[in-house]
Amino acid sequence: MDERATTSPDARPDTLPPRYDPFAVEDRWVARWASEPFRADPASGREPFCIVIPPPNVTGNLHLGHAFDNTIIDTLVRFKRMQGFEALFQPGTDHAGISTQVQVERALRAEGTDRHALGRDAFMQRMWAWKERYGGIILGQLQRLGISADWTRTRFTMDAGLSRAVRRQFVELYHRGRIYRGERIVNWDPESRTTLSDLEVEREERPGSLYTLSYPLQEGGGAIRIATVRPETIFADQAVAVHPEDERYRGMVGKRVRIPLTDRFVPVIADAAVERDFGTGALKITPAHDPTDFEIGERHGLDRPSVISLDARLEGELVPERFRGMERFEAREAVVAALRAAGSLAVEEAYTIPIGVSQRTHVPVEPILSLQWFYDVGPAARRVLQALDDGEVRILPERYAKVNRDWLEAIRPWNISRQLWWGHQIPAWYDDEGNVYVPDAADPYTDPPDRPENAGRELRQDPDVFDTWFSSNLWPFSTLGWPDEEDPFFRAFYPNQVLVTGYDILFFWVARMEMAGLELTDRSPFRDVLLHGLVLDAEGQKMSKSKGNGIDPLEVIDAYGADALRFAVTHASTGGQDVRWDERRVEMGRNFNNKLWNAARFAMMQLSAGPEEAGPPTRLADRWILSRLQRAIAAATAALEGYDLGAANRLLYDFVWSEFCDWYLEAAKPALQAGDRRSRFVLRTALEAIVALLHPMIPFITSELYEALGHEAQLGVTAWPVADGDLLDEPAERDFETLKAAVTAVRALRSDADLSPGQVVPVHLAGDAAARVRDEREVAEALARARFHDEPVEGPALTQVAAGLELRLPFEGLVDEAEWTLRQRKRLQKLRAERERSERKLANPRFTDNAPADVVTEERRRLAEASELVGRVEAALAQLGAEG
RNA sequence: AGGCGCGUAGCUCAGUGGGAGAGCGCUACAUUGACACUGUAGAGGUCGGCGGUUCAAUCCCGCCCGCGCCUACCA
Repeated sequence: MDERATTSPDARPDTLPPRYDPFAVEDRWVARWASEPFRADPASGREPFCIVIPPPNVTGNLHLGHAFDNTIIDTLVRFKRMQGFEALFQPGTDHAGISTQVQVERALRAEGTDRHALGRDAFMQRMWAWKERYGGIILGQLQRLGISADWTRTRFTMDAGLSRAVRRQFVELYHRGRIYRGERIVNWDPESRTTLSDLEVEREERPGSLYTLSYPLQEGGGAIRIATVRPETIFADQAVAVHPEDERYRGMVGKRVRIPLTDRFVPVIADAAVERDFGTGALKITPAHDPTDFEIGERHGLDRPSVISLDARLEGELVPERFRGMERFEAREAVVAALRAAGSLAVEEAYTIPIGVSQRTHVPVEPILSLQWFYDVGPAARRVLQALDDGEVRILPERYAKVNRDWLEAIRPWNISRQLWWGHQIPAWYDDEGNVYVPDAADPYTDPPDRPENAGRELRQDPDVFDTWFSSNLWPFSTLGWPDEEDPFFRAFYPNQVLVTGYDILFFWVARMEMAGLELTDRSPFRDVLLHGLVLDAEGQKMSKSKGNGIDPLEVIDAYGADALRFAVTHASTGGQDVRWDERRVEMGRNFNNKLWNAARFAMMQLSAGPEEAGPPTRLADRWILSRLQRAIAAATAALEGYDLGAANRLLYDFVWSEFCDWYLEAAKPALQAGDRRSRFVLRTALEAIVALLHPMIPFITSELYEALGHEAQLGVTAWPVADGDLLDEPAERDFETLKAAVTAVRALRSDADLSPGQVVPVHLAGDAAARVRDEREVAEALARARFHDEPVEGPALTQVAAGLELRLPFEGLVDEAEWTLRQRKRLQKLRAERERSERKLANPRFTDNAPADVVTEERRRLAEASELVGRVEAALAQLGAEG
């Protein structure tokens, strides 16, 4: 064996305070990781491991969602880096179109101006100034979480390179025919005055009324009744539709009816989209103000006049003058009143109206007919479905794969143009005749882009910008240099290995990245998608700005330290479940860090007392902890490789606190105090492994301790522990379990006898396993504060039993006999029940015939043990003259 | 309307086809050398309900009840 005497490390027991103070420690490492970031080298030849940050909004403030993403990502990245992967945590931010522009517009309004007064160029300068000022703040906040991003590679979705990527996407897909311009019903947000994609519209239910209106027939008298929740739109009606097989209206199809309050007549048409069972079974058709009506109108060649302005007011020749200019909801009241007065309102009933509201402004969205850019994502979606089938991409937890699939299968064209200024201006130009000019695929690399060739006509660029998600969908490759496919980072780190984010942006972001990656790079942008749950408040409500129930992670960090927060996040990160915020988890982390700190402090005191000697462990406690350590290493590694951070957290917590601190450190004290060099070596080995295993989850304290243990290199770049099968020691584990049982039994006796903790008590030790305890007499007696002897106790004694052990403490009148016998009787009851159950089970041939042999053997062992314990407890009670 | 998730100790949550666990809280005891952000010993659960499969169900299946979320063009 190599008798290497380790040089005494620079342990500083006097400088480590007994209570761990995370703040100074974390500040120091934050500064270090900012100035010397963990840089990834695409030329290292090591296996790559890359995760991109879900880019936070430039104006955003840190919230717990960010803390979740980034803690999970950083834990995985640090783990992989320690395992020897070339790990890249790619950071950056998102321009976040609407939300950022809204903030700056609000600031302008406070100055008494607006963007139109400023003009587009000046406004954009203001936007960029805002971005420069606030854009880095959130990344600085993330640095306090201790994430090991490569800060030299920070990207922004509106950087020149990433903007070129967006133009490349548009131009490429335009020329493939996937992107087109057309007039369709779109979601209009009258507040932010832009269109929205379907995903940006949230469904709500609001109390309202369902009105039954009477439309008189042009000839022959009579009327047809239709049901509507939007009577104010009747002026744009182009038809009344019924189901083609609806007997009630068979005779009416083809006739004309008059729209109430007007002199206009429209035809009754038949269309299968009409639901016979709803309302009257007849539907007014307003192609410009309802998506279904639009489709029916297309099928029947109807006109599509509009009567609602972009301000959501009634407008146009079709609207009777008295209603023109009225806001839509006021107009509804007024029109209903007029209809009632005209006798056209047949029924009004209370009705819950499903309504679409803007995700951003919460204002009801107005469906309007508008000329916009659309992306036909159907073919891309089918490629994603194929990639899912082929296993090219995995979505975890698996249940989300089905949700993702359902959404992709029912996907509809994506409206990608926005009437904003902050964003990527659409690289499409128009001449006076409305012809569209889009650059050739090779062109859009200049910045700003050159306008396309034209036949001497004046060209005007589309003033609109793209949906924010039309740039973030490129993030996994645009940050790595794409469209330059020769960029060494793109070559080395694309596709990414994992993507981590909350399930709430599965459709917004994940599915769209999948589509973009497959369409533009022919590959899934990542192998695994790891979705985590949302953070809920203590009442189980979703945290949101508007509800004001959010928790600021910086306040948590200020109170408990970032490691404590990271501990809480990893602890709670299991199976994609939502996480109800509970500060007690952070306290748990803080307490654990303190425990670790003090264990290390104790260890360093021991290590500073003298040299260590490498070699096989001889003492039971040393053999035991090394064996247990191998199991912990294997289990933690497996948990992290399976992305189960919660399991890794809990098993390491238990190992460190319940085994390393509670038993090993206590049991090792006699040897350490006797100056055993090999025990010192085991102590260092175990502590350093623990510090390494915990590092991905709690990097600050572990880095600090590793340095305090005398290491020059950063813990984050040292090797992940590997389990050594030769150190597994089952006899040591069995013997140590017996020792624990003996010690626990004596402690229970002491507690029953109400003895003072300092008092060393004589205990009679008997039973088959007693010899194992006697072999470790020194340790066992120290832990139990007892003196074991073999002479039987005369007279009454307190008795504790464990498998193979019986411990007896002379009664000496110290004990509350009644309470003790009560407790023993209770125990006896349980033991007898166990014995009986085992007997019954073993007497059942169906059990012994069908159950696996090892289960039956185990049951026999249990029966024997229960019988033994019943006998011993009965005897102990009998000795006191008490009956079972 | 469909889909998904959840229901385990007072609270917040792990967990497994073969005698239920953690943290906090609670009770009692302990305060000069690793740690009171601590230690030791305890108390405390018909694992939402009813059926089924199985030698065996908290775990698998079905139905029901309660809570939450997501999708959807019945005006």
